[in-house]
Amino acid sequence: MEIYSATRGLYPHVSVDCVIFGFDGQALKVLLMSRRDEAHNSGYNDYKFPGSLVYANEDLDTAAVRAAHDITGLRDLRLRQFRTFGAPDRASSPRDKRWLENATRQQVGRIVTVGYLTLIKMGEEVRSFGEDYNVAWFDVGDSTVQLAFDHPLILAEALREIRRQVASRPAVVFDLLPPKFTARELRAAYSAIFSRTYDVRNFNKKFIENEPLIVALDEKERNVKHRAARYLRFDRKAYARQLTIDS
Amino acid sequence: MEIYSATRGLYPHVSVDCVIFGFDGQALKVLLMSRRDEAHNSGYNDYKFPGSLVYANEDLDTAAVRAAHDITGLRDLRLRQFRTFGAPDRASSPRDKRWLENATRQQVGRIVTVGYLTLIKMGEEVRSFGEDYNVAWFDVGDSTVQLAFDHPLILAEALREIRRQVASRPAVVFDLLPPKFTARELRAAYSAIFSRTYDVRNFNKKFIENEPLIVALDEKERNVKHRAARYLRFDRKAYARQLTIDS
DNA sequence: ACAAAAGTGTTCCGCATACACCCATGC
DNA sequence: GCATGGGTGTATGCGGAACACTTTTGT
Repeated sequence: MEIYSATRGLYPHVSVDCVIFGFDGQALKVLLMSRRDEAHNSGYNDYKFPGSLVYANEDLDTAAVRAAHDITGLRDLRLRQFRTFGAPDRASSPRDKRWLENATRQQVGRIVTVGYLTLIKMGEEVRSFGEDYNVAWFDVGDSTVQLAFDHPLILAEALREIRRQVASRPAVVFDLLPPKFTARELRAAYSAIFSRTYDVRNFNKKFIENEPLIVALDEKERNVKHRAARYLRFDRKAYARQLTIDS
Repeated sequence: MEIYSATRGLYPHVSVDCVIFGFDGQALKVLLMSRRDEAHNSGYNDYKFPGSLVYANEDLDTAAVRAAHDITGLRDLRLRQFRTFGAPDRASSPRDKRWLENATRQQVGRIVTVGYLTLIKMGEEVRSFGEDYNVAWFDVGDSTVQLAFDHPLILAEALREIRRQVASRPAVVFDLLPPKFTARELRAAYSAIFSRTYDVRNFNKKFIENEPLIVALDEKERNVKHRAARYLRFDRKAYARQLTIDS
């Protein structure tokens, strides 16, 4: 008896979906994949998180990294599982079902999906994706974007989760920022994540002066129309060392 | 094409496992199910968390509550998902595979399991389970207990999770305690959960005096061989009201 | 009397918050 | 010079941590 279809090596019951957050200096962004298919002109005009069915002998974490790479070209993302979505009807609207069967080239029953998330730097090479990739950045909270399946729920849960993560381990915010950043950028990142403002003085004391792993560089901003801020750096090596000792 | 076996309505790819914590006044306990099967004298002598494959059209949360009820007799547990385990080989040792196929009466391939947890009161009716149920309480941290599958990992993650939960929402500890409890019992629960001791005075200030939802009763302990402590009560109704307002 | 835990007070320190002033840069 | 944000200082109050003494009850 065949337990699952070996077609294309897929395991057509469990999928992963990747919520990839970025920060452009202003707002928190998510990377979404368009469901529109130019070749088939399929009539879909909405978005979803990059994701994939899990292969038959593939670890979930591995599947998440693979799916993200296939769809966005981004390599070796450090995706972390945050929650699993398994409502029986979460992908069973006729519209979603048709899309799935078209995309996977096989019959698909119920799908349970494991949500993964990560925070990445929106460097130049990642600001915009070329013709090769069918993905683009959207403001978290942009209510004009239509999300497929139960992805609105997945987004909401992912946001809760990164707030939890940043609150308990502030070091994760630096994943959003370039190696050199200013105090203002760090503050803006916190503002975007927690949807609130911060008193500048208190923010600096709490998150910068008290944080021995943040080191001030000599270099300053240039061509800004106000007093130039000095750049800061987060000492990842010392941080990694700390983690190995603590545990 | 049949996507999944309809045999017994099972969906043989995703399961739920329930980590049910209790507290007997001393130590934190978990409820485990014996894999030994007297009828078949199967040679298994280890334990696992109560769990089940998810039915074809069943929600994950529902499956967890159902499985817990079927195996332990406990009704309407408020189980909360905490993490999903999907290593490809997590249930594929010959021993585990044989047990699964025996228990489910069908071929079973890879299984991804969603971990659920809850905290319950070990009242008289729950201290020991009769002949009808194949479960018993064990000390968390009792290293003599053999756990099947990847359940040692599941237990470790569940412990991390309840620590997180109790730290961020202290109200959940009261799920472990009877309606009337003493300061000592509350303190013992915290000690058991966090594996640490507390300064009595500071503990009381932080977790009792500062907590308006804990009300002191007139009633005191009796027949204790030291000064009798007054009983406390946690005002669940006021707490529920608060939650609905906050959100 | 003694053991065992209840019950209460005080001091010290770090952290969060609120608020104010001067500095550098481009327009 | 004015707008914009950088960079620093100070006072206040709350909550956590360390620590000591008196009270009640059963044996």
